[in-house]
Amino acid sequence: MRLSRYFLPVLKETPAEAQIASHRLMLRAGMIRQQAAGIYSWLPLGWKVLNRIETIVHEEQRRAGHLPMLMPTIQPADLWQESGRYDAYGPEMLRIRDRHDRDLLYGPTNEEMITDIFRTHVGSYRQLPMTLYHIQWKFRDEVRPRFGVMRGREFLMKDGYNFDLTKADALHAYNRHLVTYLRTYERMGLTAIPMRADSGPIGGDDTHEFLVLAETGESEVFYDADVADLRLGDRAIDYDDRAQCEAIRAEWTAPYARTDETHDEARFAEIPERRRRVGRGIEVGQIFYFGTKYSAAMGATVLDHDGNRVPVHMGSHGIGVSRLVGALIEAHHDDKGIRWPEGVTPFGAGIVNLRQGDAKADAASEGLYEKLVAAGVDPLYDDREERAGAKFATMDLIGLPWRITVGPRGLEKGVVELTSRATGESHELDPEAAVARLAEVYAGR
RNA sequence: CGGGGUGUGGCGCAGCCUGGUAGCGCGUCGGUUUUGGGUACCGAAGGUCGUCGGUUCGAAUCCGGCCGCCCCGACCA
Repeated sequence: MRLSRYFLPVLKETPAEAQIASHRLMLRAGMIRQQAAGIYSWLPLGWKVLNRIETIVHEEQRRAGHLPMLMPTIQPADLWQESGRYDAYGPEMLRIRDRHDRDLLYGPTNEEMITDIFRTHVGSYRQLPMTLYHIQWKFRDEVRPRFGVMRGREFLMKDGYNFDLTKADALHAYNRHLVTYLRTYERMGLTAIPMRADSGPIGGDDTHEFLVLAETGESEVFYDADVADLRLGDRAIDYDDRAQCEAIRAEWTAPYARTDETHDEARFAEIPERRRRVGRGIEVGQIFYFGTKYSAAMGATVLDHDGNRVPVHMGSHGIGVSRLVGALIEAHHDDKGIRWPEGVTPFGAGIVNLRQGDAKADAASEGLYEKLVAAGVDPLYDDREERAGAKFATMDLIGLPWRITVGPRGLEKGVVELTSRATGESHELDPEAAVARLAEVYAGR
């Protein structure tokens, strides 16, 4: 993308309403625009990041055999009356009425609807196990939206639902989801720790929340330092291997890690003092096993081996996709701006032409741009006739992981400068080597 | 929902107390400057002062209602 053709309304001054770093930076980098309390437009740069996150979530879900689909944002009220949650959910649910006076609602979640779909089309244990998911906008009419997209009223969420014949099968689905979530966050450059949680209004027995450590997090967290060091890395995972999924769950849940809701001071005290950590975290996902709560209430049953009609065991699993954009920035920024991890960056690299209008510099920059596009790096080329300082400041603000600086001084020596946003380190390379380096970084993306 | 703020060009703010031609900085547009970390200069466009009503010869300014937004708390992905 050429910056001269892009829509990137960056702000030099910080809008007054933004209190935390991610909100300020998203507004300043021209990623979002607030339309009402807790409701945002996603401008091209913000949309691109959101899309990257969505793509990673899809890839990791499908890798585990989970089936993508899409349910509507607007739901009929009668499904919720059937489950009993129409009254229970309270004023957080946005209720609407259509021209025929039919009661509708903007979905805050989809358990009822997915259960309805399942019960009308699935009747045999032979079709199990099954996990369906979608990534769709939700609305919860929060009393006090805040922190930009981290606590909006409208938000994008991945929610998935597993249907299993037995509790043991459903617990495998639970473990499998835990593994997919660990991989998903790790690919985004985040350390997200699973913590035992309260089940809240969704209800259920087994549940973990995933928290990204950040000073601005809404929850107080208590954990064993060891858990923050765990990595899946590139280990091969067979999602149908129950023992492997269970072992990974055990590996991540053995060290103590809890939020203030479930914190147990006595158990915490058993951890050696040098490994005890108290901090704050942002919740970016949650997994639940809730048994037959909805299937029994809504008649989602299958025939088992013996011909008995039994309610299916279910779980639901969510990732806050739009919230992750904020959480990522909270975890990765400095005083100049955002520092995107390579996995989620909106553009792979920036090209700064220090002498736009100069024939040699333009030709070199254009050449680099074409080659990086061809190599799949998806560069952003700053081809504006602007001051160098302004160009660098823009690049620092929007936080692309790599920057190539092209200027007359370097070109006399036949080199350009490749700079890492994360470390600030620069290297002079010939242009071909810079392209090769970045092509390697983004290979397979 | 309780408490505290705030609303003036796209953004950040002053003006309000003490009523009398709506201002500053940034950004934007047109020039000059050719710049190696947000240069400088000249010129220009852009505002029903949140909204409705009241007081007044006259309201951004005083009074009242309503609405929006922000912060703290309770609540929540």
